[in-house]
Amino acid sequence: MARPREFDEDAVLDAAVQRFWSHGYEATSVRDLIAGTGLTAASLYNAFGDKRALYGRSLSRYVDNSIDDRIRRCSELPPRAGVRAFLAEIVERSLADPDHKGCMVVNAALELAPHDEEFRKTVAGALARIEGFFRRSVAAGQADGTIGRALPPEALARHLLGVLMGVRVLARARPERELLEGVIAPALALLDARGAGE
Amino acid sequence: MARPREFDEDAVLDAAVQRFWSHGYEATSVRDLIAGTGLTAASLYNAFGDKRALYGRSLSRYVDNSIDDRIRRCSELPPRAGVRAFLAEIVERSLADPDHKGCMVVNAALELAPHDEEFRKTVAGALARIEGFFRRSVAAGQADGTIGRALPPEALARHLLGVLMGVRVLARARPERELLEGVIAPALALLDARGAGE
DNA sequence: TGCATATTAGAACGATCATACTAAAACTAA
DNA sequence: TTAGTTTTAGTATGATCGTTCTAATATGCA
Repeated sequence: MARPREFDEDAVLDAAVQRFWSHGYEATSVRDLIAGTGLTAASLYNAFGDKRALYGRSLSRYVDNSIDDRIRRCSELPPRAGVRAFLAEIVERSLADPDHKGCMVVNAALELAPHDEEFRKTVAGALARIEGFFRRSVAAGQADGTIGRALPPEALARHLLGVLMGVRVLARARPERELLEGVIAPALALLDARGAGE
Repeated sequence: MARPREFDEDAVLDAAVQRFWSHGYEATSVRDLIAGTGLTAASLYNAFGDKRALYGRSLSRYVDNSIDDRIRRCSELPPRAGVRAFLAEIVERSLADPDHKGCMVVNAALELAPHDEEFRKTVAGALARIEGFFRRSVAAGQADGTIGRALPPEALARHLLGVLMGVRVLARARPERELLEGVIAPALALLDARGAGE
């Protein structure tokens, strides 16, 4: 029927993710995206619609590739080790990234979520998935005795989610190992806490 | 000598803060600022220089008016109550603000800090001042016995700073009281923790 | 081979961006 | 009162914004 695409849609999306992740939505121009993806304006608009739609696709791809993948990997570990590995991986990646991109979802939470209901839902959904991972891990850890019962899984999960968000913010402005690990350490220690009378 | 200004520089800065705080740097146009401040482009450029300089002045004013003022007020309370009041105030204001503006320093940390060394320093400085407040409060509380000694002041201060950043992020994407208070609660409970053997 | 369709490259669109200019008005110090 | 200065209002500037259009090209199926 028709001429096939010359580009790999996923590869183009990955390039778009890099730009949006590093510079955000407003500060990334369509010309940046054209330069970064290597295709032309017409191809880009034909394949993805407008800039906002491309951002939406990029954000979803980031959630799939970075967040869901991390959740999947850490869910295969024993529950307590999984939580620890999840947080440790964030710290290591934050410190290793010379661009200090942080987390694209967190960046979107601040730049777009308050003014764009659709993206707010995407962000809230991704955060809920992380929270769910923490909740399941804590519940499993409390069941097998590796995590203390001082707080219910829901409460610990909320706290861990908040701590994670904090690390992501600090990683962009003060990427210092001592600081990032210091933020996390008490939260991890909290996993040890036994309930009253235990 | 010369004709005096017709506008109040501080009032203009406050109006600029509102725009930058709510929409960030890139998404706020000079025309927005002109409409918001009520003065003309020529007056604005004459008084403040360019957009970036006006943002810098606005950010500094925000730090003075919002952050330093809060630190000052909370520093007058007993140390433990001061820490609690600081965090509680953030939660209340986050939930009460229909625009979900969050904290302008946190917004700047994500949007500008990674690519602008000058603003990164401003942000890092403001964060360090908050961290310092927590550290001093914890040290004083440990001295008068109202805060446990399980962790040194520096460690607790880092954790509290991270938790605070996390609340600010979540407030923009998921402004739910249960979530924000749930993030903070374990951190406040940590203030009770006694050191081993105490 | 040729029709239908999609892709490509690149110029061009109007709108808006941050910023600068022009000229009149307003004030102070002498 | 007047010279000197800085304000004001409004317009103009060139650049860049996101987006679309025009052709030419390439492909799959008849």
